[in-house]
Amino acid sequence: MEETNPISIIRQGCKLARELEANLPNLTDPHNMLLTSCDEIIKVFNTAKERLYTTQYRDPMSHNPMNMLIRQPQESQQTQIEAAADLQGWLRSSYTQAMDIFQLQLQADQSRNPFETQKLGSDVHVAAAGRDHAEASARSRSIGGGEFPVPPIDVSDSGTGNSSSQRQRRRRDDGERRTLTVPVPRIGNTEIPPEDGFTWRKYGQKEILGSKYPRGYFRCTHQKLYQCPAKKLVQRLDDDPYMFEVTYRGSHTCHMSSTAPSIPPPPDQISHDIAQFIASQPLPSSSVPISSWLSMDSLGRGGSGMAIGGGGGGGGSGSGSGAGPSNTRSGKEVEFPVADMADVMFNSGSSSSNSMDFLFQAPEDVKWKPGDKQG
DNA sequence: TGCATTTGACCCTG
DNA sequence: CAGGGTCAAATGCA
Repeated sequence: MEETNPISIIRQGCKLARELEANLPNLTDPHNMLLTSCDEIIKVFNTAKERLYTTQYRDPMSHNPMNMLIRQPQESQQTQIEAAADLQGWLRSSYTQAMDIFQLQLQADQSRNPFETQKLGSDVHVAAAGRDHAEASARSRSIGGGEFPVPPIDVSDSGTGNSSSQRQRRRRDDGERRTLTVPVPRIGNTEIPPEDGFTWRKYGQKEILGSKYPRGYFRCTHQKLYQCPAKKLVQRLDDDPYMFEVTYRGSHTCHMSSTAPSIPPPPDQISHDIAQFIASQPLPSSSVPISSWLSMDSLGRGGSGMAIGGGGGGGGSGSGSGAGPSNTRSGKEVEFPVADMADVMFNSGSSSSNSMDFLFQAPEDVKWKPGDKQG
């Protein structure tokens, strides 16, 4: 009765995710439904994760489920592709769901007292300002779980905009922070914090008491230009180095500013790159079976070459960021499409590109609405 | 040259 | 006062 094959479990999770996705438009009670469904999905994938840890798959490379899929010699290539497609489908669903939940939160937050903290479930937590994050981080571990950056009311933050004779360092209480935990690539450059479609500039790093890993401080790249107050804190979890806890503070106003470019910087930057890529490639639309994607040679090249965030000298300055051609796979014969896919998905190794976004972002799916206030 | 990261010091808050 | 958050000079890269 109990399924022990991780792949089968993952498939089951994918199935659940797809069901949820299919039901999304019909939800009468979105929050409860989403909570329940997400919990289920999370459970299934946690089970799969445990299986992966406790079976022969447990080798460094197998931390990456895609690698696990690839490295099963007994599985036919077709089976691998199917499994990868399932996984990819689920991940895409997760991303979509996350965005949907985020939207629901936005709506709820706006219709209620905007200051009211909202909880979405056991995996979700709001770390009130000043609250101990370590505690929160220990609780939240799932891909789908966690919170999403909801624009607080304070758009006036920035602390740097005010004129003053003295250095102003208002550690202003944002009222709330939105924290979520996200997985990091288990191969490649795991030092790079997960991308979220926005462009961030690191402005600090600090050792945090009681934490093994330092906390990185990022602010929106457009802070100066558009006084965008968005910030995020990225910290690796003590008990799971493959998970990052990302705390968002402030909301992105860079795409709302009247002086801001008509094209919203973050997501559209991605979209722009995607659009360009799509325009130059016979990239299938979202209606094309994902398994077909997997066999597409072009995938790898588009994914790894895109520079979204960090950009410039950044990228860890020598961290071997893959934003350049160095990471492209030009000339490489794609012998194993799944491997290629995995490589793109988990081994972007770039501080400035979001391969996952690229892979999963179907324009109609991504509903990232940072700082959406106009409703 | 411009932009990003690094890093030590400073400042704020509990 | 301790610890977290931010600043800004130094440095590196394209």
